[in-house]
Amino acid sequence: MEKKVSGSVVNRLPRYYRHITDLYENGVERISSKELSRRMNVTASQIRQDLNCFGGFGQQGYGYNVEMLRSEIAKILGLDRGYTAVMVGAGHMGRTFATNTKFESRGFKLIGIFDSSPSVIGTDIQGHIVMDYAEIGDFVREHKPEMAILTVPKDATKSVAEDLRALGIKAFMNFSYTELREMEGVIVENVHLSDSLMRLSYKISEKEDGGR
Amino acid sequence: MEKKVSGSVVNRLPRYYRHITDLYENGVERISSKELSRRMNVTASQIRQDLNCFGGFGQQGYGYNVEMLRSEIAKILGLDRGYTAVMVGAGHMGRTFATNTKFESRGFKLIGIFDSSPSVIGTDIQGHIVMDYAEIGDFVREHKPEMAILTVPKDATKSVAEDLRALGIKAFMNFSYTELREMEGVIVENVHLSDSLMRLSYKISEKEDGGR
DNA sequence: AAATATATTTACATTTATTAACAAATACGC
DNA sequence: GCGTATTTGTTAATAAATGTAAATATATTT
Repeated sequence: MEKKVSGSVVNRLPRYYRHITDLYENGVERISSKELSRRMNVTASQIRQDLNCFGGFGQQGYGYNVEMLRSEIAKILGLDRGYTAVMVGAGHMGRTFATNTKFESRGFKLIGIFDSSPSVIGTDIQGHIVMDYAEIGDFVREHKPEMAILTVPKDATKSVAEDLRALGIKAFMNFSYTELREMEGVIVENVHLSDSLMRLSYKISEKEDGGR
Repeated sequence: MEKKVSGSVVNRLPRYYRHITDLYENGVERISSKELSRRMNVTASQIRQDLNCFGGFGQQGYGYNVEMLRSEIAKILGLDRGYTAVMVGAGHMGRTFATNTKFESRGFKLIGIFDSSPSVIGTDIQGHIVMDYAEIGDFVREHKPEMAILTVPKDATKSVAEDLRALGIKAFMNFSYTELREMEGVIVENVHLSDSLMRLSYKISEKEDGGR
């Protein structure tokens, strides 16, 4: 029977992937947990234990092979499965996300962008022609994307999510200020940029008070 | 002596603030930890314990007064201190963040946007005229913002951060794919949108395997 | 080829975080 | 106004994550 991996570990995986990818792109061949721990500012022990949840990728006396470790983490994250995504909302946020995120290199494919505003339908975003939201049903039924990225205004979020869920989409990434509630059998990742801003604010004020 | 509040609790604060604000804006006057726990999908016990790190804001037999609790959390987060921020990088990400984030209503003030590209200097973003990065020194010395939001390409991140640090800025929010390392006496919040995407991917593939 | 240094694994102890339980305090109906 | 139902703050119990140390396997050096 497989042991269930804890949420904390899963949350750290993308960070490992980023750092390992960075090493890989810089031509580093091998890395020890100790050296990686120094770079990532975590304990070596945690790195070893985290990675060991998924298998023994390292070799004693040698460390971890960067290329191999990178591809293993990619596999764990599901980046080798060719998942596809549609995006709904071609406003500022949608445009930015589509432009900044290197979908292909992360193992995802963005296959369609939709919006309901006539002024953006037909415009180009990174080579994608924005399609009419009215046509999303046919598109999803034909291409069966696994995930949807919601960059719509908050009032529209819930209804769009319900539409897409009815069409069979099982995973959502939500950027609107509203928190999209976990629906039955559906995976939701809410992204709140302002949360980071507030955490930063907390830390500043904590520091000010510390020197009081 | 004051007890140090754990990072887990601090990380949850913005979420409490969002939910309480939502209640407040919907005219709800009071809320019990039980009802809030139902809405937020956490245990009531955790809510009470988290809030109690900062003081007893509730009343037995009554619950929490929404307006009061909201203002208390705002205070804890430092949202009442009038912190100001400059943004460097007026590309897609900068534009989106400046447009989407309701700075004023969150208690922050964005006081200046900078870029070094002649094609964007002088353009308008939400009423802010983008200024030349070459002039940021004078601006920071004059206005003394507490934080900087970095929405520059990853190659520029480190050098911009060092410039601003030398000018006395103590807190950074970094949006570039590079992870900005914690510098001496400086607070850093890295935001990585692709991490969320990878977590989503992990959960999808985990689910697929579960049904295997 | 043996000895030594390196680095992962595994097991265990410690610390931290979460949930549960309960006594004290308040509100609200009758 | 009195008694009952709520609901918090707090303490105790449970669960989880982290760090430490010992054991094992691999590389490297002599």
